[in-house]
Amino acid sequence: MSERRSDQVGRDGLRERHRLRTEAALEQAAVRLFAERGFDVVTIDDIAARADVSRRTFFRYFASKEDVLLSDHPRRLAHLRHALAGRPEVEPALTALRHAILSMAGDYEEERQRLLDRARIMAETPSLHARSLAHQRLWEEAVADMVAERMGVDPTVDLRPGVVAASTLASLRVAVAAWLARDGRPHLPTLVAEALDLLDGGLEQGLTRLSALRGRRRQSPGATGR
Amino acid sequence: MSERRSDQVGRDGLRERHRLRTEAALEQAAVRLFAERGFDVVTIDDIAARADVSRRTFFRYFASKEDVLLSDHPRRLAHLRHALAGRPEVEPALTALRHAILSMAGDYEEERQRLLDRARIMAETPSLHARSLAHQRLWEEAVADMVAERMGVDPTVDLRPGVVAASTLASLRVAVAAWLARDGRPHLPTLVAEALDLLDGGLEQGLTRLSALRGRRRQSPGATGR
DNA sequence: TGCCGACTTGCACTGAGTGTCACCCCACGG
DNA sequence: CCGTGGGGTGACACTCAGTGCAAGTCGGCA
Repeated sequence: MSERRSDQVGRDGLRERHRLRTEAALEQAAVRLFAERGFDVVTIDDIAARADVSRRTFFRYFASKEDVLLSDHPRRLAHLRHALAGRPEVEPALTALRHAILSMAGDYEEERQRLLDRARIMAETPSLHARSLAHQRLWEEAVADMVAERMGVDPTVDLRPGVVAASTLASLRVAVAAWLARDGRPHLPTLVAEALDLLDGGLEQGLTRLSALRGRRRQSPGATGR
Repeated sequence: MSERRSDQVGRDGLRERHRLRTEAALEQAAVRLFAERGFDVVTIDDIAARADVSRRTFFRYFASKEDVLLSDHPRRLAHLRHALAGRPEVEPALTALRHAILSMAGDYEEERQRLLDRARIMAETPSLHARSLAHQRLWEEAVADMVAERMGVDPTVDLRPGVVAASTLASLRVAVAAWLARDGRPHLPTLVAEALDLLDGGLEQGLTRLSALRGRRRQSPGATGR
């Protein structure tokens, strides 16, 4: 709902600016309170009060307490779709997907601090993790469909698009988790590329040749470091 | 909580039998009501009433409304751990994992109807899906740790155990979803084996040689190894 | 039989999430 | 410049998930 506002009629009137300001205020209030006191101790009344709106208004902006922290998911999915659709048609599905994923990983780097804050909150809030995973499953469906189209197969019959989408996004998730666990210090696209190399080349290969990963990593500069 | 009861002291007294009967009654009542009316329309009062216990008692058996339908997750994880631990030490991590996963897939076949019912409910209940995914993330951690141990590496440093666990379980999930979407008609272990073949051999290979999957499947017949 | 402890239950309470209605005020047309 | 329609807001009431507590019930065991 909130991200659809941008392409509406009176898109720069006082009303719209006020909307955006309120949304940002709620989000900021929520993040700060969660970080200070913990997700489940903070009530929606607290958040609303801090943002100077009513409790009822909070729910006009966010569907749930969890969604305040996950409001970026639709945006990221849109980016992923766009990036994937933007790849040349002749490009093999896997290559296109890799480029799209790496492009998205670039976004993460730019929001490092915000993501670190959120990760800290999420680490001790199972319900938040659950919702986040549910969002990511939507990505899977979208990616599976797009991969299937590129391959020219029916995703409800052929297992491969689904496996490609699920395992690729799962690897992205692992890479991001590792990145966050190390305070966002390694170069994320490098980590992601490592994970994708492992997948694309075959887990079998990756595990058998123990030096495969590191050998490949050296070719892409500024690796994990530390 | 509920699955720990089984290895307690008075394990076959009247009390314990009554416990199991109540748990089963609650689960059955819940599933039927959910199927009849829909997950979010059914209240816990409804379930408790149908099982002839108080609302308060419901929460002593299940932590949440969602958990009634997901009570098998801990059991499955235990099976997976056990199956994986039971593989010979010298076996490569990936082979051991494959056998463990296929062994678990055998369980699914035996509970076909129950899983189909649940899938139907889950399809229209996002919160349920979310919780289920959260459970599966716990599997990931467990599998990643065990794979890391077999590989003799530190899972917090080396990306590979995490990627192997996440992508393998994601593929399992895709295979199960496809199985359920087709009314549990295909042989599940076969579907799962296909998905794992695709992963292990490399997504690149799998997508390039279009016939690779089917060809390879024929070579590993009863790979289920139960 | 009588005690101990596990299990159950009713009750009260917090907090998430939703529907409704009156009110306010920006946007827009006259 | 003014009236008005409609989007945004707030107050209120309500349902329901989930939890703490204290009293009651009943099986296991001596």
